[in-house]
Amino acid sequence: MGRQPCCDKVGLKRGPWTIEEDHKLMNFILSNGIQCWRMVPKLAGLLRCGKSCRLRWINYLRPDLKRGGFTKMEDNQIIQLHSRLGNRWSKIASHFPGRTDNEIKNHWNTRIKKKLKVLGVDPVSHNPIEQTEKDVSGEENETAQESITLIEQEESMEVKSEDQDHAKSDFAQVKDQKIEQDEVKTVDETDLLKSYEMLCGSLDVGPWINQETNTSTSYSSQESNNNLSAGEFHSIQEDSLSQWIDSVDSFLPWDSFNNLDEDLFFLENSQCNYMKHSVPKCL
DNA sequence: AATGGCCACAACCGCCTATCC
DNA sequence: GGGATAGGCGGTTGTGGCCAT
Repeated sequence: MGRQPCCDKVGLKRGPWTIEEDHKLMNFILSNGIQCWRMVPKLAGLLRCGKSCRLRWINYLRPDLKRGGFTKMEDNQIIQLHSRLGNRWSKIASHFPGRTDNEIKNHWNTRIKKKLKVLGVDPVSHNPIEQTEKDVSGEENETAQESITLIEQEESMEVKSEDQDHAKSDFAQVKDQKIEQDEVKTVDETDLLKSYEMLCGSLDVGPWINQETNTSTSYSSQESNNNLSAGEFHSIQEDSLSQWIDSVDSFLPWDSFNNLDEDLFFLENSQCNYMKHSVPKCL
């Protein structure tokens, strides 16, 4: 006999969450905290299962989520951690405050994995594909470092480094060939991008919350709620969000947004969704 | 303008583990 | 000790947006 389902699925809503549902869930959690996920949808007036509410909160509604693209430094760190930990996404995510395991997993599957393949690196073993095919054993740490070195080398190519006469390892030569094949294009950093990077740096709400609660770098809604009364938690959330909005507002390249009305709507109605809907498409 | 393919990501599914009784 | 349950986790899928034709 298999496991019992987490909830009675009859009459439950599935699929994408609406703004109204987000509001209900967010308001409930900010007001009451999380005691038992199974009870959350009933008490919050949602036709969702507890598991779905939990995922929605963790992956999307948490105020300390860091929105926006991954930096190359983050990419490198993910590669290094993946070489050590494998597909243990939650462990990897614990090194990135404000990032979720789902987000990192998606980023790995859609971007980093492909990037490594293009560069001739096996994303599973972190060995060069040629070596992997020959079943080269061991040296995991070295291969991880090689993956990161590749990314760093790609960065240096993107700024058209003139220092390409240095002696290269076979591995680096393989990578150079791949890059030539794929015609990696130079990316000029625009003022907008710089603004965006500054913005990303200002987005980490976690410390504002953590400094009020504890010094843990790995955020857990349950931990936070266990340490605070609902009122205290709500108050801190509001203060953090207020600081965050002020901070973001001063950096935003407003002219570049696609639909200002829509962005402002999201800002007003679902502050935590702000970055998702407001980041300019050119980024 | 229509459409089909591709891509990114949110959400779901099912298994595993920890905890409770 | 063992069954039931909730939470956590990783794999997979569905869907919407973008882009080329």
